[in-house]
Amino acid sequence: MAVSNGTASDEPSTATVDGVVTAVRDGIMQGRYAPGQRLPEADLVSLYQASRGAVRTALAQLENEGIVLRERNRGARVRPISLDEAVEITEARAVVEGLCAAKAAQRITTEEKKSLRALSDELRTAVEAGDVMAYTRANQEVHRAIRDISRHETAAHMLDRLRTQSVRYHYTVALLPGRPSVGMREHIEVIESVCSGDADLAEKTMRAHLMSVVDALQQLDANLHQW
Amino acid sequence: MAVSNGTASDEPSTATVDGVVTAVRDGIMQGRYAPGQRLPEADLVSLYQASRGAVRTALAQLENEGIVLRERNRGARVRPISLDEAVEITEARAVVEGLCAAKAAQRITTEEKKSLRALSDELRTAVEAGDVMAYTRANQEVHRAIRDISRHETAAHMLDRLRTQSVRYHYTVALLPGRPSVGMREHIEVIESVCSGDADLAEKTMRAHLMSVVDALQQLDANLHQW
DNA sequence: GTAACCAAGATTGTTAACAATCTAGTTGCC
DNA sequence: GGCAACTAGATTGTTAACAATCTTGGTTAC
Repeated sequence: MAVSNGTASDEPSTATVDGVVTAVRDGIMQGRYAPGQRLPEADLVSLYQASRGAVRTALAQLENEGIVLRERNRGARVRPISLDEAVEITEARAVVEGLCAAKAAQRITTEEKKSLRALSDELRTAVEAGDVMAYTRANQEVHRAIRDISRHETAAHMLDRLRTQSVRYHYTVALLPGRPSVGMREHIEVIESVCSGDADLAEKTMRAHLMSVVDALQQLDANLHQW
Repeated sequence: MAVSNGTASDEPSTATVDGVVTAVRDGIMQGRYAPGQRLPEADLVSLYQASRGAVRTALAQLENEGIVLRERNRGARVRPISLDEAVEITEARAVVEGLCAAKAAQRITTEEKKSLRALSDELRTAVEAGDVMAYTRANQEVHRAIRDISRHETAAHMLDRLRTQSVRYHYTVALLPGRPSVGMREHIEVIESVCSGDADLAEKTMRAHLMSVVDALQQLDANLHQW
């Protein structure tokens, strides 16, 4: 059997199309399904108690999202993502999240400023405690919050799609020496620039932050080639 | 029957999943299927001689692309796009095509400069002849060429998706008084900035061009509300 | 005359069986 | 021993029938 339910955290009960999609997507994003791993229809059927038709359309949708690869008569497998591709995705995120930051700076309310600044404290606490897991989560919270504040649905959809493809590398980047403190500083700058209401500044700061992630990725690449 | 094959230009012969997808997508983009129009499965089956399963997965894919709307037990219809949404889409295009222009400026070869500049002449000819159709086509050619030159696959995929959603408005914008000559000037500026090799300049010029399209859309909106 | 109700037709959702294709292991030949 | 052809099993693709749901038109009661 090529697929097994490693952690029993999620319910393997009867599922619909969307259920299978989210289950497999989460599995890939959490790293439970390895890149290149096969995803036979029969396994997913018995694992999630869904009909084969449901599994089939779910796989079609995941292929369309770009996280699953399908070959005719050869089935589906988890699409591997190269570091070059991760760089491209982060570059694309840089410009789209830059747009979000600009719009957010224009549209942010007083209450939203308050809850956004609360995330700064979360970041500090996580970095001081050396908690990489909490740091990564707070990071994602910052980006999600700014995306929501921007109220730009088109950009939000695009980022949803990009995120699912690249999340696998986030943990790796966070593990680079000195990365958490640098990232924290950048995130706080982003938060403050959005709260300032200056759209141009917010966009520039967000872009600079994500381009620094690109640099970190390429540094990662250099480290890998060294070994 | 809610669906009819108005023009007999495309082949209504036996089709696979991808065949149905491209046929319906083109139909929507060319305006043969009106916004809100119903797309009953049975009609598509007899029209494209495809199996119902194929039609079904095709509709699921089109829904995922955001150009078709489906409701449970109520079928599929062409998704209407509001002008607000068209503005959002164009804003998103502005930043992503800006990225492409920057990369294209860095990566363009001598031959590519030549073929890109040839498009400037096409634009001039079309505007001088007052041929809106040829003008629109040349416009799209410029954007596609820069996208290809950038060699940024992630951005290319995102633009593919955005394009299919917004094309319906392009003709309308082109019909605004004075628009073709303004658009021609902007496109030529974009072409020259990419050929100059200055990534920052190329990005700025491309963004300015698409933000001027946003202005034109909002002007269109004002005109509509006036009536 | 209006509104609630009901039934028939149309449309979509689901399931199961069958067909086509690929993979891996085995056998036979050189 | 190595390579090619073959066969059995596994896996995916396709089709058709059945079930569930919605829409529409007419009917009836008030």
